[in-house]
Amino acid sequence: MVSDRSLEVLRVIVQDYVASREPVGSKSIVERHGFGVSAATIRNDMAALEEEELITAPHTSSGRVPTDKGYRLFVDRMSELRPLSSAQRQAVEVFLGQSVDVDDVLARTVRLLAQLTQQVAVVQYPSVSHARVRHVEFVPLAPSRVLCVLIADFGVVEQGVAEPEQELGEDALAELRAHVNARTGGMRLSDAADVLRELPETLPSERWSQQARDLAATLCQVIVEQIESTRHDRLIMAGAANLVRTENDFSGSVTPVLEAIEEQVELLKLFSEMAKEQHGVAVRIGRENAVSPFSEASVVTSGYTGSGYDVARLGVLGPTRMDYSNNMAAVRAVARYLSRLLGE
Amino acid sequence: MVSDRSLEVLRVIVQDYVASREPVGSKSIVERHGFGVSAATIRNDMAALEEEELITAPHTSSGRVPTDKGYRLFVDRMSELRPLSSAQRQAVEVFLGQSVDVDDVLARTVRLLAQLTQQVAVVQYPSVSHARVRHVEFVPLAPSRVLCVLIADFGVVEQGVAEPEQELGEDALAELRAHVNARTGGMRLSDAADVLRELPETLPSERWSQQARDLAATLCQVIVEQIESTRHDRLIMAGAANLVRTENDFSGSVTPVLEAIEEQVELLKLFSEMAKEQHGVAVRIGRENAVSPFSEASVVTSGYTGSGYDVARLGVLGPTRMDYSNNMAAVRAVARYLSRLLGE
DNA sequence: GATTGGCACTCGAACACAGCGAGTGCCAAC
DNA sequence: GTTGGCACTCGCTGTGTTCGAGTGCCAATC
Repeated sequence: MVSDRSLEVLRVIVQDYVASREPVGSKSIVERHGFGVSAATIRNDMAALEEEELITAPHTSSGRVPTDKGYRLFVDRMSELRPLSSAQRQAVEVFLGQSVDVDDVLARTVRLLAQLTQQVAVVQYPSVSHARVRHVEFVPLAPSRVLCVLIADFGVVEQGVAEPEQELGEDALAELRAHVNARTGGMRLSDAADVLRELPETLPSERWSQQARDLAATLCQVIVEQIESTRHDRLIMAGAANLVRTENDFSGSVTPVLEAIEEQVELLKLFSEMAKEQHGVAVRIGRENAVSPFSEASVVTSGYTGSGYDVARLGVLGPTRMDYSNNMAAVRAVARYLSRLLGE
Repeated sequence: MVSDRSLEVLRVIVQDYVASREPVGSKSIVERHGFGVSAATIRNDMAALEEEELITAPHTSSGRVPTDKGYRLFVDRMSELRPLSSAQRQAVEVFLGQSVDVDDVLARTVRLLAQLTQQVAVVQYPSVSHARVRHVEFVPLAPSRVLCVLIADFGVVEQGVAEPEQELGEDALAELRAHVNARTGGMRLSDAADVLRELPETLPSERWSQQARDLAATLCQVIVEQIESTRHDRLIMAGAANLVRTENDFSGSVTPVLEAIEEQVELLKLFSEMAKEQHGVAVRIGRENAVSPFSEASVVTSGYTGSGYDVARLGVLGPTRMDYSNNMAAVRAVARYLSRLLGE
């Protein structure tokens, strides 16, 4: 049975503990936040909260600390995210304002997020599954050396060199280029790959001997390989120093946590799980992360979009004792800003 | 006056201290490495070494620890780098073997280096100052929208969209493309930018009205901007966890060190200083790094090349108490392997 | 002159112990 | 349901003590 005031008590316990890193006792609660009641009453409430496993005492006789469950309730009860301060908004503008290519935007984004939250920030590269073909270009570099360039949405550019056994004439190359662009332009990359595999067969047989088709197939193959090799899922990280700074909030060392982040695999899994549950801001707290190195950490992520599609996630990771309110707001704001940049 | 044996003593002090992290005393030296002399003799040698400031005693009565100067002498006396073990060589092959684009190669490289050395690894992006123009392409996307693609050595690809006020015909575009490529192909990027700025004026006036030239200038300008905006100097890092693991080797926290690495600026300066002094493997030990957060760390770097030119550096950073021999060997090996990959 | 064994000395690490104080749980009274 | 009182718990901090690895110095030896 948790009364309304008890929930208020939980809230101040979370807030004070996040701020001070010290277990908070009944007395300090009545001192700092003038509830209209005495310390003994607060103690009763705390007993109820402890009964519900929302808080716990690290040592028999010491202040209380929120449990994972307590943080969860706290987060769920945050009805709305406080918007960023104007200084923070300005930082976003300045940081992401002048940007050139996607790599650059993402690099800035992740650093910005780390700075705003004082946590480790992680940005997942946009998935290419929704990216669309904008243009395919074949450029003869030398006889029997053709540069194949694939240009897609979100500034994704891939290139490779084909070395067909024989030279394909300038005219034939132009025709192939036109043909390829006509048939794949605007397609999603994965579909385009399928089309490209079959494409040489669809070239008009009047002008295309079997041999010429084979050469065309060589070129198309290079593009297909580029599509397939497009970095599947990759993360970039920033703010590792922030994690080290919060070292004391982890029972062991932060080393395994950092390693797991750099390893990327588990984190990518986590991101995709979170994407399934919630496409806005989602939070995982402590034990809710089954995987061992993260079970002592909290993760706040949000999906972001490019050209209207959900393309990937970004977020921050830190000790369960983190400023959820601020971090959720920052993650949401940065995700939205990034989405807007990528939408252009 | 340091005798030959004293230098041997220095060597084992370095080795044992690196291995065990504990100050090494005269007794343990004679136990582990059977010099033909007694502990007292070793003590005399140690006194001489201390006189020369090659070693120091953390506390009045405790074993000795190498000073920065001691490590320096040790490193300088390493006549040759022991080659990598076959297992390590194999790791290099496997890691860097199948690679697609430059970003991918560099990402793998930095992780490999971190793994081989158990330190933080850093790779500087290839400088474009030596990169050469391989091809420039103008692709009409729509009336009054032209995609400008610059393809350079080392797989550097930049692209941008120009939106001239009027449409430039397909033929004119082809002539411009041919003209640009003829005049800039093979040039270094910086020179090419200069040429491109003047280029519109060199178009034959028979076929190019002033207006058409202005349009051409718009396109060239996009390419110039790309050249100028090419990510100047950027680093990627891996193995932050390794730095945290060696936390105790730093007097304070490693936080400022990590921050400085992520900040990149100071590290880039350091890299360029080191490049001036030595283009192979270079080592900076502790105080030799004037900049504060690195003055407690050692940095081992090597230049690497692409198409025969020195393009950038890579290396590792760790506590002065590091395995210089192994790290120097690893850095050299990885730099060579990367150079070979980029040379293709 | 270099080397050696002996010896007194230093000083940090580890451990035990006491006192403090913040905080609790419980209970009787309001 | 709330409150003041009270005994109790237990981690933290500071103090002393012991232990031992390691040193510096010196006289004796090769």
